[in-house]
Amino acid sequence: MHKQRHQVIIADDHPILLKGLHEFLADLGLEVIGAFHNGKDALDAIQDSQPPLAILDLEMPEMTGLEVAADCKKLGLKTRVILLTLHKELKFYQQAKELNISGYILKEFALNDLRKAVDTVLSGGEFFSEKLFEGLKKEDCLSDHSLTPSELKILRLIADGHSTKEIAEQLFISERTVDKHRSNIISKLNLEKKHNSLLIWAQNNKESLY
Amino acid sequence: MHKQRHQVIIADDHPILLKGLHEFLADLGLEVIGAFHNGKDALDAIQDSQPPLAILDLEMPEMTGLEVAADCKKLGLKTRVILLTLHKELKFYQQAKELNISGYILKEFALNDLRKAVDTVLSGGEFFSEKLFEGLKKEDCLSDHSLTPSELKILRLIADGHSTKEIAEQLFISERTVDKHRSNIISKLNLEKKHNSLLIWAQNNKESLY
DNA sequence: CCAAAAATAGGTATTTCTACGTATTGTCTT
DNA sequence: AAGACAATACGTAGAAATACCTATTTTTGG
Repeated sequence: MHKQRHQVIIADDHPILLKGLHEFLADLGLEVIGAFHNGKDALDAIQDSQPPLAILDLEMPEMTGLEVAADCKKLGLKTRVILLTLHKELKFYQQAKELNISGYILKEFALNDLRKAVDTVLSGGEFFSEKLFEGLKKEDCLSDHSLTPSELKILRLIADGHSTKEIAEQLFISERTVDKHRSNIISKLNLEKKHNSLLIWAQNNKESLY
Repeated sequence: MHKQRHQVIIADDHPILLKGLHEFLADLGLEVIGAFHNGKDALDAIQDSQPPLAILDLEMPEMTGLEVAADCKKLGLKTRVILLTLHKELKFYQQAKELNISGYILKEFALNDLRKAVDTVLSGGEFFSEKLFEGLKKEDCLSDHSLTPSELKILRLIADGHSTKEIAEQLFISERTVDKHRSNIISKLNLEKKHNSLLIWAQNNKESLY
């Protein structure tokens, strides 16, 4: 499968996972030229060696995998990036598409899937977990309900724990306007006609708002 | 360090982590006689082989690591259990102490710490991460504020999105009583004197209520 | 057993959230 | 240019959450 020893740099702040990843890639015949437990060190190494592939954890101290990928793009490096993540979250996926992210896979994935991702990306392709999209469609109700920019802005402020009054002050609009937006949001999200249902929804769906 | 080849059974639903754990224990000179990706299979294997040690993920499909440990105790097995977890959460630690849990470590831990835990537990000792306790004191405000059972019950219902009226009906008490409890909870938790601050707190701290 | 703590209940007042109206202005698309 | 949609704003009203009181009964710990 891998006739030449492709070089790869990896990073994950969980040492056990990093070791597992290292061993697995070695088994695949790849040459792991660097294994780091934070994003910063990984970026430095990628700049130095410019390997064809880097596999990075999304959540890491110093720099996230996404930030490293962004910097790689800025620097014009040819290194392709596969992100590892625990959660199937939309917000990152959207950003990932805008960067030079070539793969995005869940850590729960079977090793076979990881192998497939590595092969695909090294051949110039992309690999995004299907499960990611499943999750998205279910979790992200926003695109379906097509909230307007203002509604979204207000929803985020509600999620941050701000009251109507505070939101009005912050956005330099009338409280009534905020009220109206709230009302519209509730309709669009099909929430119960119950007090604080919007607040509760916002608190529990913070992640999908960004 | 490990002159006899101690046997161990491991389980984690993240394949990469499972592989890393497997390799690491092999490096330590342990004999991994079973590696599973769910709690049920691990329990079966533990029953069959009764190894001196099992290292289990806390969060797994079918059965959690804690449930497996509980069953081991019920069955009177001599197998000692080390739990692996991503989060430093008190709720599990408290339960863990009541079972035959011999170790409890965070996945972020350095491999050296894991080695130490394995050595300690195989020698008959216990190993609980210090960072666990740090986290507890900060995250778990409940024990500090010493909420009464009723207050806790009401707090849970608030976290479930119930209104004062609903809580009163559900508990067969007056709305005023619920009001009073809410008021006391707010005082004990030192929340802002702001509308819905209790609701927002409850929504964001659901996990620490159980 | 006695004292402290907790659970129960009520009164009054304020603030906030929400529903359901209407109406004006601007922008974007066809 | 016309029509649709979005953002803005206002009014009225009711439900809910919270604050700040008091007071009685139960439970529990020393």
